[in-house]
Amino acid sequence: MRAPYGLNILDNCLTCPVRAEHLFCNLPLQPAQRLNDVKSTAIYPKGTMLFIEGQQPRGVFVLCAGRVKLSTSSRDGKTIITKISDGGDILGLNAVISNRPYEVTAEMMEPGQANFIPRDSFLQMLKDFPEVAVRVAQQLSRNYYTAYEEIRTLGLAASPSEKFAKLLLSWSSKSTSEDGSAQVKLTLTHEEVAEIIGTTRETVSRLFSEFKKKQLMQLKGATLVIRSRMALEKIVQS
Amino acid sequence: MRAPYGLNILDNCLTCPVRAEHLFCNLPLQPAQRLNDVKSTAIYPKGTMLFIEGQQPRGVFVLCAGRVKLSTSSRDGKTIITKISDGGDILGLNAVISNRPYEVTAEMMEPGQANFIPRDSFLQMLKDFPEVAVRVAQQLSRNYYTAYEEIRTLGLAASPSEKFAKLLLSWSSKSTSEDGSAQVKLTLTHEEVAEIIGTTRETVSRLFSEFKKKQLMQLKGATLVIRSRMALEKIVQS
DNA sequence: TAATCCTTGTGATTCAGATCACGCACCGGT
DNA sequence: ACCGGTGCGTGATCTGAATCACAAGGATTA
Repeated sequence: MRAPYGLNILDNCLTCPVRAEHLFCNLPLQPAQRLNDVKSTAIYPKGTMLFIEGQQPRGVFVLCAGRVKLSTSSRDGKTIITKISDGGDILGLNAVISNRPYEVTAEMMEPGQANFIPRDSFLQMLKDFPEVAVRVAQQLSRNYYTAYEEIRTLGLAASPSEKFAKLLLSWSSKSTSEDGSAQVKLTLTHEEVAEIIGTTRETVSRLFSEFKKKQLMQLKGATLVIRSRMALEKIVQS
Repeated sequence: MRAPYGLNILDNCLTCPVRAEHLFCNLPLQPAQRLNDVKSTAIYPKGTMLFIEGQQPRGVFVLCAGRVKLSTSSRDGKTIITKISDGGDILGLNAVISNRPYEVTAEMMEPGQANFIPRDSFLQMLKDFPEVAVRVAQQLSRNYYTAYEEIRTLGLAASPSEKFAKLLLSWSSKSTSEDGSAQVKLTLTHEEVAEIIGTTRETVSRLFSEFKKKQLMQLKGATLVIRSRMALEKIVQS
């Protein structure tokens, strides 16, 4: 099956190839069947806002493909990016569970696919399948840990350098080879990096120069080469 | 029943006078009975560490009386206080659910009582009583929101003044009269306030002076009088 | 009552990072 | 080829809060 943007539509959760890797996709047969019944799949172009901070929760999105930027802004325009989500993540969960407005804005960073599950159907699922409720609790707990890490970074990390080093480490942790070096495709603008670590675009630009000069990293086109995690970890003091 | 520190021991969750107000205390009969069976009650003196950041999760604590300081520290000694918990709060929940180390240190700020529920018994309860699992999910979701607010404060609030104003507002929100003024008993040192809003003791001291001079607040002994929430809200720009 | 600790107020100094202000490279469209 | 938009690099300047330093109040204990 072919869709716009060169994506393959994943029509059935039960046959999804990445099922096993993801908490919410890898359900027992019965609830998975139900999930498949109540979901509605859609393809979204880049820039789509799945939901916006402050909106009443309509339901959750299970992301199948594409990356999503989660962010929150202050009245005076300052924005922080709290997370970059990718395949398998479930978005809008907290808002739906607690029936409070979405606490973030979710924007597609590239074309992608997501399954939408309306609030009511989702809550009904929780009641009908205890094992799903436990999964959800675990996912919420993970979200909490992520948020907590963010608090530690924002609250404890002294300098932008430290936060930047932390960010690089978190990137490289997904793909590190034996000798401590790692290659990551850099897909964010300096502006976005600044919004993640809570500083300005200019400072990020200077951080890149500084870290390159100190041999902590290297930039080959869009590929970020991290020399040694060790050196970075030295910079991080929290 | 009398206990040290002038506390009344609450021996039975089913007859606890504050039951109804709290998510986890106000359970249906069956699970409440179970809770009562597996819990062990204890009285803790001021300064007790219920658990420490980094420890493997032994179980959860349901706080009956007394206030608890939740904090996290960096290697170089900087500390941030993430929350002041009081009666009815459930502590250590995230760690137990996700089976990761406690992410904070929980310290009694005054003598108090708490029920301890071992990890295994707690998880068994979740499996046996779906409604408890849903409650727990809701509680986790609340925790997440609190954490999220913290992120917004730390990440978006520009100045210490803004964070301080936000803190005062959060205090007064629990007890505001019709005309917008509020009285709060101030139980924290400047140092602790500094650890909450992520600044230094000296800055907090100056903030108190500044806010008093600007007629935003007043200090009568240990009682903090907040003149008008409106004025404070003007300062907060996030 | 004295001794000691903990908490607070407030000056003086310093400095990292925000802000401002450019110029330049790159890319997609008409 | 032209042009507008977007992202990037880097100087110069400014500033708000951290840091340092010290004194003085308040509480606690000997």
